[in-house]
Amino acid sequence: MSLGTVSNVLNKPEIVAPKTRDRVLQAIEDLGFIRNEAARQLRAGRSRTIGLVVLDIGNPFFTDLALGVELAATDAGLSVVLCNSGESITREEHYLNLLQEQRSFGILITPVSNKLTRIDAIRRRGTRAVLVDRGSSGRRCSVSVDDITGGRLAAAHLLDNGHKRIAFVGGPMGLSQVSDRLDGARKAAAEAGLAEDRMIVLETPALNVAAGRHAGERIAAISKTRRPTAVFCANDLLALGVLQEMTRRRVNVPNELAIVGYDDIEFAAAAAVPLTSIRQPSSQLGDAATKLLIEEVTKPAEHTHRQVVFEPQLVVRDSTRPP
Amino acid sequence: MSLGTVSNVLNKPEIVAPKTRDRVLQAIEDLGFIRNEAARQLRAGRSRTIGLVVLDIGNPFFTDLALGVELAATDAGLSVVLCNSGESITREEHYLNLLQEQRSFGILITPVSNKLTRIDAIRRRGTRAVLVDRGSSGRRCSVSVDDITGGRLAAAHLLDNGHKRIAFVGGPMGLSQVSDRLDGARKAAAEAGLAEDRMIVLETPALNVAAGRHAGERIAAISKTRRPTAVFCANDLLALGVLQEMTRRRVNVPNELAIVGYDDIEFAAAAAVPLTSIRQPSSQLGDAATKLLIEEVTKPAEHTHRQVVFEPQLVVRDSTRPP
DNA sequence: CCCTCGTAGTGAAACCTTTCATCTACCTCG
DNA sequence: CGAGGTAGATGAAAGGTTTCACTACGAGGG
Repeated sequence: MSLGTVSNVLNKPEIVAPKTRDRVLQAIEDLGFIRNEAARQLRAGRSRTIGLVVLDIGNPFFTDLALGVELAATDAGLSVVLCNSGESITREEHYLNLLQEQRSFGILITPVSNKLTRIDAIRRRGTRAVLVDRGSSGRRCSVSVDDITGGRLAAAHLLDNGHKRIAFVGGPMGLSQVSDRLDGARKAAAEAGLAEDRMIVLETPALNVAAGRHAGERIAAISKTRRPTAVFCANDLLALGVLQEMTRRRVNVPNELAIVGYDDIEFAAAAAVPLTSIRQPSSQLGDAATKLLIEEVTKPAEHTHRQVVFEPQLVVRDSTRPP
Repeated sequence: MSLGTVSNVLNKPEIVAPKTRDRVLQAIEDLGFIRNEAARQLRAGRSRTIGLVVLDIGNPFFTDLALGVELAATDAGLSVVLCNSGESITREEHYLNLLQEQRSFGILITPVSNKLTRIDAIRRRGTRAVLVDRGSSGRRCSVSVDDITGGRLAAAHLLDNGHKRIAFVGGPMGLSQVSDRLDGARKAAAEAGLAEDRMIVLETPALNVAAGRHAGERIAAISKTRRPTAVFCANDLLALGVLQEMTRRRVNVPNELAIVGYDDIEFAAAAAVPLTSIRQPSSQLGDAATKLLIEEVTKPAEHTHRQVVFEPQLVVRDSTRPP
């Protein structure tokens, strides 16, 4: 029995005679043989695993996104390694090295930094990469949601409700998601004839609940006459943090402070005061990015870089609803 | 320049002369050499990646656990593949095959089924596995939280508050976490002299928010005189679902229905009515399991199977607090 | 001055799969 | 009955790393 035949049984069963095939399958069963993926990879020069690098695995937005990626990958016979950069450049770097050493099928990444030189270098070395939740110029593929529109929707909603002093909570500003959402909000303010400096910006070190609570403290510390009447948070985790802090201090939401979040995670609707938020098609984002990556890797000839942009959607709930 | 020397520079730099070492490192830099992990694995017979198989990556309990695993793994120079079985035996099976083909360093798994034959078979074939969030007999390593005590704590708390009609919401019963928590609750009821059949059991198909909402509908459908005055949910996602449904139907929590969750996820405290819950040391669970696995794999001689059990802790919040 | 020892580096084998050119045996048709 | 054709099986090479037995060389001791 030749090794080549065994390989054919496993990979192209149709070219081997049925009775030989059965004999081989029987032997595999009897011996408890399990093929060695490392050797396959070595031979193929590329693995069957997609690397997905996200900013924060504790953020349900990214787990939803990962779900979409996983589904699309499994459909194509690929698997997914989930890497959590935790918004740290060092950790992102670490994972990118790892994925290169593993000769990943390709990389889906929400980059920590604005500088994409590192990613371009990787692409030049042969590992394909698609940006997720982050736009790009024509030199790469990307799948994102229009964050400027999202920011504008959020701020316009608050302005429509008569708010004049609006705060933006988010950071670090190096994340384009954050700066784009702020830009959108500023645009809405300008369109409504509001002076630029009327928008207070509270920059946070991260996009999580703890940072939100801290921002909440800072807002509460502002004297009541100058305190903003509404905040727009760069994501729902921040918004939940701000909300928690307001509840603790008995600041009424939405009467004393209206809150808009971003992402519309499942828990936004279940919050102490159900959160108004900007919905993003998170799992579709993952699905589209995965398909783009697979196309780029498997059909490099006919592939042209594309920038898919989804539209965000305002979901109004009690946190901004005037009584 | 021999290949063996290059290998030594990368793996045991101290045994190669400094000037040769620098020459090699320079060449690596110039050529943009990236070592091939597949070849290393093939040679080593084992990969440097731990497989972590969880029930539901959308459940923050498991992302916290994964965080603990990732930290401990990174410390030991290992990486983690996160696999989401989604409580499906088929998908669990699929991932277990994948991890075996990849000759994983080892597997950390919260199994879907009570039957551990599959996992024992894998262990016999040489891939080590540690059970997470799930106890075990002495034949394997496991790291878990005492779910019987947890269930008892939850139910005892409700009984202390004077509740006589208590419902348990959770499922599928095949998950030992669910059945153990129910057993604990029943013990508490028995200790309080409550008849067995006074505990209504609503079995759910999964442990997520949607299943919780559905269970909420079923509870609300019970006539007010016979309706339970309190529910104990097998996890926080279910509890949030029940709570959402009650809010929608204007059933007051905790006055008309008290709710206890389980896991104490971050969002439990931020819920419409902050949830009483049973706290588990989720990331410690991951950390301990990873260390146990590493010991089992790297020091098989001196390793003896251990069953680490953590203690759960009751956290009281408004969802059970009498006004 | 020669022998021994130790350090630094070498080269080949092994890990397991896939691929492809080659070969065999059998069947068909003239 | 023989030539040609084909389906099916074979064997060797390649892929990159690590390991280990081995060599070469220089220094120090007798």
